[in-house]
Amino acid sequence: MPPARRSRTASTPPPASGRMDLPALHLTRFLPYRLSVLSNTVSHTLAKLYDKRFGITIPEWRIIAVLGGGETMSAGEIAQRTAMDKVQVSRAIGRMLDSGLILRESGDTDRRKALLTLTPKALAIYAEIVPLALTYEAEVSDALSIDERAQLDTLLTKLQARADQLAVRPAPVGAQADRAEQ
Amino acid sequence: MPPARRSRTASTPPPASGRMDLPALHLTRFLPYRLSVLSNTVSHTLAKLYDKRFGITIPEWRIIAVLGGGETMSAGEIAQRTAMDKVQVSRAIGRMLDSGLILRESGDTDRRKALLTLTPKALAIYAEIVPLALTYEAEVSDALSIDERAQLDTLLTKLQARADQLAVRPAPVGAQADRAEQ
DNA sequence: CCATTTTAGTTTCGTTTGAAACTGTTGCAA
DNA sequence: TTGCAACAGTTTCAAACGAAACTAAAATGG
Repeated sequence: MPPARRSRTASTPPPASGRMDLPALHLTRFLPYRLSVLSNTVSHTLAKLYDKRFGITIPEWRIIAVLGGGETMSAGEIAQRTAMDKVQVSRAIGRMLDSGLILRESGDTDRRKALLTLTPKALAIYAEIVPLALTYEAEVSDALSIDERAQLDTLLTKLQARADQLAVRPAPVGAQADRAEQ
Repeated sequence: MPPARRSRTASTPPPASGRMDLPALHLTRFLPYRLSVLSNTVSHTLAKLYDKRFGITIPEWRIIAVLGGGETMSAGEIAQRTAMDKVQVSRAIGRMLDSGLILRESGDTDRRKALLTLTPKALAIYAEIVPLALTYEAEVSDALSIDERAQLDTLLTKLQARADQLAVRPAPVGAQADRAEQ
């Protein structure tokens, strides 16, 4: 592991006077911070949109997104496909059962796995929400040229792979599976 | 396992004629989702590191990061610099007061503003945590070539600017301020 | 001046979260 | 079989969150 010295570039305010000079750290140049702020900005905007328009949360949206084709799958499978953990999925499903968005029937071969399907009501939401989501995505992407969008794709893929390697936990559920098959 | 879904290639909303054949949405290609997963992976890893090593949270880390030079500033200023909202800052400061990481003295010219400074204990943490944080960042960035890192910088800046424009709320506190002055 | 508005920061309230414990089911092995 | 580990999903509990209400101190302005 390299010492991670950091080049002190233009925008760096002078370090406090008497102190030993440490490697500089400016949040606004710190990748994890930047990712977090960007992701929060985007997610927050989308969350408001989803909530206002359809009364659903992001986890619920993700579930709708993966079941939107009308397929049936178990909670565990949903967890993999959405990169959410099973608790989060379980709770979202609970809410969706309450609001009549999802249908649960216990599997006959394995009664631990419940088969989950969207109701027509949820499918209707899916039909409306997908264009909305894609429109928002397009509006954000419009900040980039075509080339840049391709770059972004590459960069995000590489970064995610590396972040997964470095992650303490087993690996954001379905790391390879997810990205390999789609 | 799941029935393969008819997939359309791009993020371009094709004409949804009739009922079938909606624009396809695959989470794993959906930018907001990808950003969220990446950011969560990274943040989660860092959060564990910070907690295990120093017993602090990400909000506390951010405060330490901006006060680490030994400067003194008000809670509001911290909020701007860290892109956190005042509630989050207030709470983090509360915890840091309890754990002896921060010093609060009421300003003499304006008694609403409290002047906040890191204690030596926190400065010691700062000195240790910065190299750690930068090392982690470097490890992630190592997934990219030098060129790609420059690209990433550009892309993130453009995306953040656009996301801010599209955001419903006033704008992630200090959007310009933050990025303009540093 | 006093009344009003704005600003700084805190508190409250209801929700959401994550980790760990728990329930029920299946698979495996002696 | 029975006994136990592994698995699917849920619940619990304490911490953390966001929005809005609140307190206190300055600024405004009539």
